[in-house]
Amino acid sequence: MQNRPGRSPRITISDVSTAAKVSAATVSRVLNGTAKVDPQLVERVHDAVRELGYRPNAAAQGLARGEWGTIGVLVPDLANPYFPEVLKAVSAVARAHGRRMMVMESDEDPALEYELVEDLMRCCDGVLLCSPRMPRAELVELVERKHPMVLFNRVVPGLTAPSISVDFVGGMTQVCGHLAQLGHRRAAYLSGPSASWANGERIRAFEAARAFGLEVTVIECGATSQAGYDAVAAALESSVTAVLTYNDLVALGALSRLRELGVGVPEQLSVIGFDDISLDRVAHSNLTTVSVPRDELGRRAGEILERLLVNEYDAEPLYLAMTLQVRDTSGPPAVR
Amino acid sequence: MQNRPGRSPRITISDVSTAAKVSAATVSRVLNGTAKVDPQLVERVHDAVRELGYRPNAAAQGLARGEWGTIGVLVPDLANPYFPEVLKAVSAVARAHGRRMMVMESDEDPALEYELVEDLMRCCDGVLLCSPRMPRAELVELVERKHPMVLFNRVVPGLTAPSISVDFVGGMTQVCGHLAQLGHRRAAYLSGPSASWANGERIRAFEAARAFGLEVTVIECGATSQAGYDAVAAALESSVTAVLTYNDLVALGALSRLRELGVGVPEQLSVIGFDDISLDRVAHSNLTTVSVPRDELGRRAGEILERLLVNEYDAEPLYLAMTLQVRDTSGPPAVR
DNA sequence: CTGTTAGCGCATTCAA
DNA sequence: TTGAATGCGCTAACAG
Repeated sequence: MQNRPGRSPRITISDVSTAAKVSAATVSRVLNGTAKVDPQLVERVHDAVRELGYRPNAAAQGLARGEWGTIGVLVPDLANPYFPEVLKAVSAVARAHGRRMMVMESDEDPALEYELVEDLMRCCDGVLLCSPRMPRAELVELVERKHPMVLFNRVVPGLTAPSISVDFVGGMTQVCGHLAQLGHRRAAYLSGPSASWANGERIRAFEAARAFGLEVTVIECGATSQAGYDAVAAALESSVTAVLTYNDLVALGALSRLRELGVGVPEQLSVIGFDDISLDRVAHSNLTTVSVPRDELGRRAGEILERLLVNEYDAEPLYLAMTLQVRDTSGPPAVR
Repeated sequence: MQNRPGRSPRITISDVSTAAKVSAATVSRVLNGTAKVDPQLVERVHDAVRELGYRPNAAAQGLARGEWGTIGVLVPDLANPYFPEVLKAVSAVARAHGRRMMVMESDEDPALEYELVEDLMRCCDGVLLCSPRMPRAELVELVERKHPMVLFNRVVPGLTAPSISVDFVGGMTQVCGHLAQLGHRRAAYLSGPSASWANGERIRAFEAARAFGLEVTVIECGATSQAGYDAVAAALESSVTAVLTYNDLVALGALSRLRELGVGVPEQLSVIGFDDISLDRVAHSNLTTVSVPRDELGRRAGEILERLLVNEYDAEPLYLAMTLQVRDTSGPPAVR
């Protein structure tokens, strides 16, 4: 940014203005289209800009305009195949509004998460926060900073920040309904991180399921395919005819283990995923699962944030519906 | 950033200085540890900061210091499982140097890529560029901006920017050696995008392989598992005993197809991946492959960039070695 | 050790 | 329409 040995000197707006023989104000006006400028001057400015290779300094612009031209997104884990598609959509919305998207990753670390959000608030017009585990109190603190922020993939009641999420309860309810209709009576759920809001939502669906005659036992597991692989043993012990999972990764892990054990899917055991990540295509597992409209999620989240940035507040939490994808890993229960 | 209806007024350093009854300079010194300050004042400042909830404005800091405190990373596709691990490492290095990492994605679009790099240069101290396809000429243009930048995952001879990459030639050579030692004579290579530098590097290894008695036929394929799935047919036609791939994704796709076709791996056909992405663990395929030291790649890349930022220029391109991972999908050729 | 002063580069008043 | 002046919030150089 400043001159340093070995680096070309910073060209500023005043370099351009001298070269074009106009005032800096005019250069600014030409570049931003803020006001009408004599075509002749416009051309002179453009020429100068091109020849000097001038690029406006974003910090100076930000300071002067009081806007960054940037939105920030914080996700817990970039390696989670759930996010890229969402991020792509957010980015597209941001670009459409002349903003760039900056993404940071908290590495599933709540402390770091807090710090990074603060950081993002210092250098973005608004932030999109995906924070499954941050304690409510901290979330409240953050929201009270009154910095434009939207919560994403989590709904915290009573928070004065818009939120958009997925109807996980509905999704899992569909899964249960599917199984019940196939005739299943007992299933096991390979649970995700217990502190995770999203996991709690999934579990909430099991109450209703009971009313329809499906009993679901919760088994501690985790969020990775390895966890799913390992949890198969416990699931088999419980004499169930179907296994529900926290996400597709877990399901894929379980599937691998079942294949090794020679347990037929879905003849002997139905396995159902959650999220419908495209990894599934890689593994060619044809997993029955429920899908999240990730693209829409990102798009809507971006739009809510943009609206917030022009002071239109979406008070109502938005829940997107999931869609059941019946494929090859679910079927009628084994006859015993 | 500026006052807007519904948002709390921006608290500035001067708010703090009045509250603490010191000068703004002192506040700055306390916050940045730039100079010794009377402990009493230090405390007053800290109190004021806490009570007001003051956060320094990053744009103003950037402008005043001539530094952003941010490094930018551009990757072609966040959905590529290759990157997250690299990004994590880069981020860690950046944090260790008091900088935050900002990542952008070009969506494999060369035009967008160029634009985004320019964007990053406007708001980052330095940029890490992973750009497999950008034409050399544009790369040169970008580099000539004299903005600190390091090329990553690609080496362009004669470019005055440091670069770090992986010894793809060496990696593929190891693969070929492994096969040759097993007794293979003819193999097929499922090629990645032909414009990709990394793909060219892999192919370069086949010349040496010929000297060792292994003939490799290149088959157009792509970079996705679907491409691998589809390319199996062509590979089988060519009467080879082994299939090499552009990356693990392709190999996983091929594996799925081979399983469907009932072709025994490795009894009838050996399949070897490239990159050793962890997805492989998800699919539990136990793929023989060569691994990229992704963590080291990110770390070294970050360090080179940091060094560049303090004007230490690494002229020599750095190549990291790959490691052969012999697992279950490679074996002696089928006896015919 | 501390306060005062002067920019950083730009957008935006206000006059002309 | 255009230019000159002002300020965004902060750090750094300079005095004291």
